[in-house]
Amino acid sequence: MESYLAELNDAQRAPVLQKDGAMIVIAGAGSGKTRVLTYRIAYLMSKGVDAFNILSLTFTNKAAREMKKRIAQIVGNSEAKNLWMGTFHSIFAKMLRFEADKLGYPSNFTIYDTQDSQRLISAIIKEMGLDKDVYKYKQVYSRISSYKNSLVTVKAYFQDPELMEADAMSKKPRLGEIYKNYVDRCFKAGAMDFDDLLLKTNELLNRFPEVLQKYQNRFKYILVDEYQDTNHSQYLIVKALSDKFQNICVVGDDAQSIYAFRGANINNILNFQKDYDNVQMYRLEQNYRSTRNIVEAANSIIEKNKTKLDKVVWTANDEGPKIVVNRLLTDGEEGRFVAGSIFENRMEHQMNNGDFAILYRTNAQSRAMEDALRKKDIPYRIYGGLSFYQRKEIKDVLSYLRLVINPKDEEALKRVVNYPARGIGQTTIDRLTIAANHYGRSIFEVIENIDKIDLKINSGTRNKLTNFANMIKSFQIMNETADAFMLAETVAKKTGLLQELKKDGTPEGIARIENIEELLNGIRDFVEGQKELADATGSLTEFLEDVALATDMDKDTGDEDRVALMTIHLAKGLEFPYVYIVGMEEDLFPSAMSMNTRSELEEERRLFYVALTRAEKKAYLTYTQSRYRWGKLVDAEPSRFIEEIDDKFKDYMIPQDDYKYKPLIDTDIFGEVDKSKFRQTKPSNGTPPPSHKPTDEQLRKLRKLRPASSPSISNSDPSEVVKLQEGDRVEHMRFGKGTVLKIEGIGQDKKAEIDFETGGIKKLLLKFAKLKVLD
DNA sequence: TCGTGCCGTATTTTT
DNA sequence: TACGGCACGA
Repeated sequence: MESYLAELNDAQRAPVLQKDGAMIVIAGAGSGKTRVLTYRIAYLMSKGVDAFNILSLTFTNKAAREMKKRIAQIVGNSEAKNLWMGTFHSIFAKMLRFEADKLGYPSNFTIYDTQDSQRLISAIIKEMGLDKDVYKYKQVYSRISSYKNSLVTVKAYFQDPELMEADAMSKKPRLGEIYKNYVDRCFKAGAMDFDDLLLKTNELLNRFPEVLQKYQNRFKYILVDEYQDTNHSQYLIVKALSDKFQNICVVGDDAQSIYAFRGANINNILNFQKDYDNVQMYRLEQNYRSTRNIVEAANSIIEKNKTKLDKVVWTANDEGPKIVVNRLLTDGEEGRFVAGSIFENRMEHQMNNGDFAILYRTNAQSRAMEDALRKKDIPYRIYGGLSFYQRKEIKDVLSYLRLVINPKDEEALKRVVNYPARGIGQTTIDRLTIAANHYGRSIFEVIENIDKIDLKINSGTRNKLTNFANMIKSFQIMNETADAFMLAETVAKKTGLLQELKKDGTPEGIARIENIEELLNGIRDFVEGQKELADATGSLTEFLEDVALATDMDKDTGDEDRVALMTIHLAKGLEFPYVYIVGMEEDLFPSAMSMNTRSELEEERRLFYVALTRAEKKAYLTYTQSRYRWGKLVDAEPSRFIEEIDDKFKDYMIPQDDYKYKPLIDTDIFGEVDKSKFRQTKPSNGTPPPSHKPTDEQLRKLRKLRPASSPSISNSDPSEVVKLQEGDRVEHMRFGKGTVLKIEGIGQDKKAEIDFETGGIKKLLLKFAKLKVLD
């Protein structure tokens, strides 16, 4: 039974064996903290603690599922079932449903996602007649969100002159009113946004001592993973719940705190020892995941941060290969390099696709990677970005379902009341909204009573509205007997949604139908799966909650073997043998928006630390010299983070001494040319290949092709053919308005044709040359 | 009321 | 580039 303890090292075993009291585990990257958490729970249960009395907060629902599975293997399925394990949001959503009436909410309240919230805020700004260029809905949303996460309620806001002053200073004196209206509207719609799930939990525990006691007594043992990423609101919840027994175990790594932008407070972990009595601190410093090179390189980076706890991560693993740094011309070439490298590594080392990850700072960067992988027929999966449940057609179906559960749900109603089109236009919606605000009711209630209210809505439209309401009501009746799958299927058909897409006929329309079918299958699986769980009934409400709080990471993909593409944020907690960190450029990573203060820059650095420590065997860093941003090709500079890695841990594929040369050739137009002939890679003995300056003759030839005086040679003119020798490097500077092109030597005996066509290279110049191999 | 098409602007990261 | 908002015409 306790043989699992043998699987732990001494440092790991200590926190597992401390049954009671407050403790903090500082766990370096790859040091086995999940294992500690898992075994700690198993150990508690083996010592007679009821699963019912354990609350375990994880960062993703997937992590919770996996941990639960592992625990079930140790203590048995029936025991593990009763564990409360999940994200803050999902655990407390569950609690709030149970206690909703105390807060005046229906137990089947809707959870507004970011899009719902932003649409509502947008509508409110419009209704209030405010200038949308001053009150940008996204800014307003994030402002309100940060208020909520700091427990600044509307009331607290209006009592705090400093906050009001700050908003007035930023030319938004009416932000408080928007906040108030937003909160009122959410309440009237029976909806909570993401932040409400935490805020209202705090409210519940503060206002109702008997509720607090109930849950304090229930959760005798509390464990929190990724504690460095908790925000103030979450901090207070944990504090309140653990106050009575103080059996609290938090695990985290200050070096991996990367969510300050959404309110995470690194001080929660730095100050934990002050918050509880007799706090035991444990450190997990041995890294089992990565090679020594990677671990030490990561250390050399994080050293540059000032705000951190003392900790030395080390490993007994092999040294491993150095980190490969490569510079590419454009993001397109970057993609091709990564795809090619994955292909080679896969062959050479007998790896699977799933052993590779491509990590980037922003979601927009995924496109170039996708294109390259697709061309090479390498299967991949993108995590994050627009999730499945946020797609339009899916949200449409879900909106109908949301209305069935909670007809007051304003955002769902506005979304589908006229989709598919039933002749209910914006004017009608506006009038309904005004009436709803006036009577303090939901729009649905106004529609139900449309004949009793004097609205300037003609009888034809009134009929359409009544029909719509009746349709929703018929679904509600059906929901009493049918399961979620049957209902969803009926909704998709009866509302005309499917038909609308079918008549569309375009490939996109067909893809949308398939998506809806996938959703229906998902609902069916859910209904069947839920029957096995102890604390679930398979109801539509539960499904919608799952969906609202599901992240892309949670969706299991089956067992397909695919390269993973994701942002670094999403990669936290994961590991891969081969990791490619792309877009290592100033202004992109570190992001231009995060370089204003030291703490922002330090968070970017921690982000890089997280990225690098995902790698087990080998890491690649790539950057480009020019990248498409805002639809234009702009200059890029290598990220300072590359430089911050000690030289002895990295290998440049391209000589750094001639960085001023900017080869501008997009390699894919070379067709079948042997790449090794012109893409110079660093030889293994470490000597950089000699660089070649262009000869005058070569320069002359190039200039002749496109004299400075005529910057617009059309691509219908094949121009001339230039002969180049292997190793040739031709540079052509300052024609037109700026640096133009440089050709690195291409293969022996190959002729190249210079083919001018539009495109943008460098910010100064919009025409550039592409090379084509002729024979 | 609805559909189309153009223009202007936006891009950090997510529960 | 890519999407959303807006104006215009049917």
